[in-house]
Amino acid sequence: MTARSSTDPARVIPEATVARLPVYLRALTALADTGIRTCSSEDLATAAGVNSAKLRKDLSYLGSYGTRGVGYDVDYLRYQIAREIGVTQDWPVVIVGIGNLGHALANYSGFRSRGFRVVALLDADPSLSGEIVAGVAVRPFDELEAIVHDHDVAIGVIATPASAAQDVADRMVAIGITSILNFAPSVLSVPEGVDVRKVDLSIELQILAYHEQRKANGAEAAAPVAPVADGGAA
Amino acid sequence: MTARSSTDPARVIPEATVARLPVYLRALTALADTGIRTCSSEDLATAAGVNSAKLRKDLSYLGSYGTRGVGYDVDYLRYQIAREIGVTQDWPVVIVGIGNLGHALANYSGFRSRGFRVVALLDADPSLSGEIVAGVAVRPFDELEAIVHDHDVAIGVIATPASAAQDVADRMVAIGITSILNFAPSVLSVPEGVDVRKVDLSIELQILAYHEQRKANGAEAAAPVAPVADGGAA
DNA sequence: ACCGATTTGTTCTCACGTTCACAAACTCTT
DNA sequence: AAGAGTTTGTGAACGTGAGAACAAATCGGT
Ligand SMILES: NC(=O)c1ccc[n+]([C@@H]2O[C@H](COP(=O)([O-])OP(=O)(O)OC[C@H]3O[C@@H](n4cnc5c(N)ncnc54)[C@H](O)[C@@H]3O)[C@@H](O)[C@H]2O)c1
Ligand SMILES: NC(=O)c1ccc[n+]([C@@H]2O[C@H](COP(=O)([O-])OP(=O)(O)OC[C@H]3O[C@@H](n4cnc5c(N)ncnc54)[C@H](O)[C@@H]3O)[C@@H](O)[C@H]2O)c1
Repeated sequence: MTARSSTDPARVIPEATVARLPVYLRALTALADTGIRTCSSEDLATAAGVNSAKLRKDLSYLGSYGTRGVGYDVDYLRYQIAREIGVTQDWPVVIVGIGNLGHALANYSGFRSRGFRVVALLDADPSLSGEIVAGVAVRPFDELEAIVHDHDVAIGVIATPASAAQDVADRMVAIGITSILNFAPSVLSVPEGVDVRKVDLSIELQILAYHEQRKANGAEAAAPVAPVADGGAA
Repeated sequence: MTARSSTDPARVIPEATVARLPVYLRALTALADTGIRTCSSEDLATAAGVNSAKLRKDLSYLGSYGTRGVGYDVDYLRYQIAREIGVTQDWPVVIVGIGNLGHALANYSGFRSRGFRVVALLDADPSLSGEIVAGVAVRPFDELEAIVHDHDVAIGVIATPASAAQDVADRMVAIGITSILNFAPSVLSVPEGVDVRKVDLSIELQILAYHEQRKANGAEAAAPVAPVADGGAA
């Protein structure tokens, strides 16, 4: 057993594993909610929609938290994963751009219950200032710096149009935000040490469309031909 | 040059490449909008935020659409990628679950400009029926079958609570939908031949939190300890 | 206290994805 | 028309990830 201690800072968890840990956490929570106290890697893998060997390997990066012949204690493993991810306490988050999507995000209760707390909603449009969304007031974008410093915010969410996204990101980085979740369809450029993840609905749909077309072309030859569709920075 | 014809059905494009083609398409559209007619792999790679060798290899799976010593014709390449993805014509899409998120999605104009047309909004809540969102009326969930058949819909979007997601997916599959974009935080089980992609805000934030914690622990030892946060099927 | 059943943790192998590096192919200038 | 300069397309090396398989460890029954 190489099993590094979970407090060993040299231990490195593969990125693919990191991306699955939240899925396991959610699956464990679902199991716990149905009263299940113990589960095998097979059970958990099924609930999480992955292969059980992959699950066991993923968990082995965290340490040795199971019992051979028995399985995993649901609550214990849940706590270990939550600690590993860093959601045993809440992370303060700011959302910038309170339009269609920003409103939905602000109203999303799953935020709070999964380790995040929306401390501020910011928008450049003065006519939105003062509006209360889900108990939080919309404030002018200028106040970003004060808010970030007051609440020690490390994570920012961008829900502005693509044209404003880079500017907003630059401001966030200048102020000290080091993790950004970007919903705008634009490539952000940020300095070393700042993490950016993007959520892009159109890309997801286009990936589905590609496979859909392939399924269709299994029978028929090729798709009809027409003008190129891509609305740019819409 | 192995360069299979783009109509060769045996040609297979790696999944990782498929996921990047929409990014290239978007970058090309942005370049075209600024009046650029030709670009090198270096230019396009920068605009798309990837390595130029990776870009060239990705494009080589589609065929040989560049000119050595010159680069790529922006409009021509854009068309070829759009054709490959299958967005030279619009795909009809239905959205199920017109709550916070469903409203935002329905109002999202980027849908239409990137190859998708929302043909129906469906919700189980009768009090929503008849409401017009972005020019489309919300209809009862029962009408799914008729709509899917009338418009030959292959792609469905799920924006219901997690507790309803599997049921909705089952209904979609039964009716003939073969691609699903799922915004609910739940693992969907679907038969062979049906593609599911998920968009999960909480997972993205938790991945950011993991890295954020690691950055912080570079200086300090370990994070404080508190109750586990994960609100289940919220 | 032992034995068979069970399930984890890990090793090994293969597949996939990324990046480097360069020959081939093209343009432009003289 | 030839040579210098560019840039593509791709072979090869490398790294990461997935999954099969199994030894080690634990449990329950006798
Ligand atoms: N609505 C969706 O479902 C959806 C889906 C996928 C992606 N997106 C993307 O998310 C982003 C937001 O979409 P939306 O539909 O909410 O747009 P929206 O136009 O409704 O809202 C954008 C908001 O950002 C604010 N804003 C603009 N510039 C700003 C700046 N510099 N600083 C601060 N705030 C600024 C605007 O005042 C507005 O309130 C867009 O980039 C869009 O492409 C939206
Ligand atoms: N709001 C967000 O920003 C956000 C972000 C990430 C994920 N999500 C997820 O997206 C989903 C929707 O979120 P929301 O905030 O819009 O929730 P919501 O409660 O506002 O809306 C859900 C809608 O689904 C409808 N619905 C319920 N059961 C249905 C059924 N069986 N068939 C058809 N319609 C049904 C409800 O009537 C309601 O209108 C949730 O699973 C949520 O976890 C939301």
